Amino acid sequence: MQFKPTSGHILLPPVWGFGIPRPMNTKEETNKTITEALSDWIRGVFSEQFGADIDLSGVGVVQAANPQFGDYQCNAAMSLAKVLKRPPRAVSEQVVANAPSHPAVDRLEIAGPGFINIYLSDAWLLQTVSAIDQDSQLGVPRSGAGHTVVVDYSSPNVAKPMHIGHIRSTIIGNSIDRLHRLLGYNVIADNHIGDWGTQFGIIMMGYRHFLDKDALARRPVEELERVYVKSYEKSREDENWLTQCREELVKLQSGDPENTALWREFIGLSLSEFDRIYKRLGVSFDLVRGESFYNDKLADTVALLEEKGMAEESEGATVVFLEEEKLPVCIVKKSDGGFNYATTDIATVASRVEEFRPDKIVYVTDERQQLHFKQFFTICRKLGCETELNHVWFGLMRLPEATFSTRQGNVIKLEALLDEAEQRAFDIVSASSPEMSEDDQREVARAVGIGAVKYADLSQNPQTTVTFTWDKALALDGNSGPYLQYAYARIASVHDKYTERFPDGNLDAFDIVLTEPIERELALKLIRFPDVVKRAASGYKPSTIADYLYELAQCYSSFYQNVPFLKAEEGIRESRVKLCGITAQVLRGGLQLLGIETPARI
RNA sequence: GCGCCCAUAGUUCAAUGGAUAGAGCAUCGGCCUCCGAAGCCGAAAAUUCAGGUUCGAAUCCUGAUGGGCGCACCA
Repeated sequence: MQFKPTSGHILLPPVWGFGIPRPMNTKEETNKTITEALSDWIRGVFSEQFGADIDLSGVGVVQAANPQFGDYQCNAAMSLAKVLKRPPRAVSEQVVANAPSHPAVDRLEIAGPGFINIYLSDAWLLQTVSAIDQDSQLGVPRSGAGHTVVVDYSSPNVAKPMHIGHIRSTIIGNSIDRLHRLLGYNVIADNHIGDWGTQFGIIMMGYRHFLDKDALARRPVEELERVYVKSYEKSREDENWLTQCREELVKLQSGDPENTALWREFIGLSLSEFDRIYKRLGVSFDLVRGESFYNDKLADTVALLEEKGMAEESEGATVVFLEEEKLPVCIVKKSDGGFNYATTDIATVASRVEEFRPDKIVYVTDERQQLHFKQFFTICRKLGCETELNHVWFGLMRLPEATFSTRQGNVIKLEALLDEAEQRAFDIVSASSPEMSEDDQREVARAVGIGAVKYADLSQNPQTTVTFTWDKALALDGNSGPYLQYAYARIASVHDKYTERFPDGNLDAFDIVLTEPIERELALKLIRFPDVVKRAASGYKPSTIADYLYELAQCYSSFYQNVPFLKAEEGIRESRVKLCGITAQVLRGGLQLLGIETPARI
């Protein structure tokens, strides 16, 4: 793990890192994506023709809506027509007539009201698509180099098993993490686990009175949850019990050795279970800092707020009013003297800013926390925090019947989901690949099952409510993870067959040529990958990657099914096999961004 | 009561303010003596309603309807 070295400022503001100026980014961007390069180019023409004093920031190119309109298109003439006081077609004509040549551009055409349709040069397309083969970045620029981003995701609670409600934060957060790493960001993935809070008094009482030691040995976290639920229920009807829970909590908070030891045990048991699941999901963190990590900073955080005149007493609690921002009041210290999550989150931001100097901090949680994040982001800004704070929220996971909840007991445990996924995949693999050894079948089924679960979640816009159904989460055909893995495995097979049948074949001796329309379409899709990655990262939407990969795989499948390659003549054959290889790389790289594995055989 | 989010084909989902709204599943019809049919090719099928902004709206604004979620001491 590398952290950006702290700057040599001696006169750092003393308190919590707030107010520290953001470090300058000294690295310049090295390369651009296709749309960035073409946009810069055509914006330059607009600027030269129509003067730099008008706002040209919106001038750019986009992928063409339809192949008949070229490969990329520029729609700027229409929107600028009014400002320029000229008909849009005249604007486009002037741009096209005066555009300097660009290596990527074969020709420009004007269509409709003033669209400029851009046709890419085949030579450039071939060169660009061939270059992907040698590039571990697959053409993706490291435009985030020199920037640090903290991604806060997953964040399960101690003493509660992970259920299907946790999968979204974990999977989406992990993909955002991977996207930023590919773009060159220094990413710090932090699992901010819920290891502190009022629930521990309840758990301790439950642990002391209801514990089944055998069950604890077998399924520790499940047992902890069971005693928690039982103790919680008792606390609601038994005033005396509730008081005892509070006393246990106070003892823990004041450092009582026995309760502290118990608390550490709960954390240890939970973390080992989380790790088991993270390992299955291929998720790893740079930091696992629970809320308790910030405990000793909470009092000072509230003191700072009071010092700045932002916090005041109200109804026995210490609160921050946010009326100017039209937000509800935010409690930073409870009337019983305890702190709550807003305080912890503020202290966490301060700590991260001080330690890592991030350019931004990204939180991945469900939609119910939107108000909380608005409140505490606002407070951080008022305290002088300049770091960009983003809340990436996603819709709740629901069951067809109702919202699932721990209390109603209608939860689906994450491990059960993963088990079921692997089993279903195994049934299919063992039926369709009986020649494979059972170990291999298991291994493939694992990758396919987990891939299906992940893809089902990542392939849709995060900001929608997901209704969980087994069939959807475990879909193995159509727009699914396994479809993409299948496409990949077929490609791997093509390459094997090629070396088998043409042992003397030399792929390097031949250049790629595009003879069929489907081949050009495939090449065009392949060179779009960098743009897609940038869009997915900036919008925090892994589904953008999933959409793209599905399109790519569909395009490839069509190519595969309709164009002969091993049976094609020499030259064409090698070209097509190479195109297959590049497609495989992009598929694999893209699936990696989603955390999905690509077995060579399925 | 106030606030946030959502509404697209039978159904589950796509669509950076741009040209003819795309897919999966389901339905119907083709394609395995041939490189892997978890596949390919084709058919039918949709922007909740009413206004507005714009050269151009599924997308932006206002309102209505229907749904989800949140709003003082849980996180």
